[in-house]
Amino acid sequence: MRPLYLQVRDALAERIAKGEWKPGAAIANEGDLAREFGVSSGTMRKALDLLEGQHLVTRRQGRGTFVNDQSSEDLVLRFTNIRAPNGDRLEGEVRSPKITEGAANGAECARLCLAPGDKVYRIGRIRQKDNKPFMFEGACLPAALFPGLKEKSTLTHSIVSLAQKYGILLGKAEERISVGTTSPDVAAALSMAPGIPVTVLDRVVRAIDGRPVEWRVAWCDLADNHYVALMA
Amino acid sequence: MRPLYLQVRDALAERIAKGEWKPGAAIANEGDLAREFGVSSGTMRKALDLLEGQHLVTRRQGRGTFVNDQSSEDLVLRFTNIRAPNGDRLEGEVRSPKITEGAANGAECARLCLAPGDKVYRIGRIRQKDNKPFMFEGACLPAALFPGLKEKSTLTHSIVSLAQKYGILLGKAEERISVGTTSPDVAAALSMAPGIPVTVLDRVVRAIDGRPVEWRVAWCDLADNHYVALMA
DNA sequence: AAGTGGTCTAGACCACTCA
DNA sequence: GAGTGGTCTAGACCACTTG
Repeated sequence: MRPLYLQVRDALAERIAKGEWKPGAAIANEGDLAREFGVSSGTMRKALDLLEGQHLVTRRQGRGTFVNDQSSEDLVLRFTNIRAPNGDRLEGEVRSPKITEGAANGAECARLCLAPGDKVYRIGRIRQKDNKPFMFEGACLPAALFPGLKEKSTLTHSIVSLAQKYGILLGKAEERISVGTTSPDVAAALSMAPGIPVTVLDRVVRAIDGRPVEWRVAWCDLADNHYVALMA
Repeated sequence: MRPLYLQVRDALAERIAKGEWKPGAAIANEGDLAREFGVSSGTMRKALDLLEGQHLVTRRQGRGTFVNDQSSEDLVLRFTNIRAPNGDRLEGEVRSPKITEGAANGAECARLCLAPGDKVYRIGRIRQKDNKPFMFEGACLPAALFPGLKEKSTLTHSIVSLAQKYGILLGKAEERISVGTTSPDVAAALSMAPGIPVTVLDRVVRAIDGRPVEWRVAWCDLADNHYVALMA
């Protein structure tokens, strides 16, 4: 039997994913929730602790428990590890975004755990700071998770807030960092010469249940900026 | 008042740090420990949960709670984010290690939170795999934390097991990744030409209480290998 | 003063491991 | 079957925030 506190956590998470509880709203207190679900307050507490660890709620003593807004700056920048010289996370502004739809190729199937023939959306964009491009990125998302993404004009450029719009709760991500050389496209996008070494960031973002949600490869020039990784 | 479970956790951690409980040994069961400390089993449990999250103990249902051996492969490689092409963490073999002692310079004082004049040990080493050097690193450690390190022949090349020997419990680390060019020394160590772009890993490892324990700067060639960062 | 989350208790019972 | 950690309960009391 699956532990009760996990079942309760998942039930609560689903309410948040479905928008039944809106971002920023307060949810009922522990006691009431416990009664509603027919569990003890200790069990409900453990479930809420887990939700907080997953960045889904914030609890403040004396005030209450609140649903997190995934489009808040802190959460949006959660997977943005590039930092400006001053140490701030560097999102930059997006230039010339492009989106296309198509069948996933071999690499995409492998990285996103898709079956051959599954549809994906591919997004290309350039990020710049002070009119100076520092990153060219290509993202690939399973079309099944983001129905109608191409047609929507709501295109946000953060996988975090995008996932919130589509009711997907994000979990962990892993990023592979290596060194490559500028292909002609990348060189053009970053105003560099072709064949120059650049840093390649290869990232997979997963949903709370482990399913891959986005595969992104970014080419960037780390001359001015740097990358920060934390280890627990 | 500091929560009881934190006080208990610290008391248990100290026993481990001091070697009162040896790595690999089983410790008393929750009930006995709770009685010994005069707390409820729930509180003792919470303290043990925290210790497990800090990689200090491992608990196995039906068997008991065991003190972790920090020199076990999993824990030693905790801060080793360079990976071989096959995905394994790449520690490599150490070649031509050198250790010196001296007063910390400005940068070292800043990164290690030392006062001017405090002594440090500086260790230089080359790491290679299959006789091919891939990383040149310079580490700097506060001498106060590692008394007599220079004289000891026990020089291990992992900060994790070294800390265990000196009764220091490690907590988090952060690594800054940027791109630099090979200085003459680095070029020689890595058998590369000078002035070539290399990846620079700048890492600070902290103790459980947040004090910096090691500042390491590593220059490496990511042509064959790559770096992996995880995001929660 | 009322309401919230945070701590703490003192159990019971379950799931697992091992002799 | 004995012993362990894992789950779950049903409270009490504390610390904090707000009206």
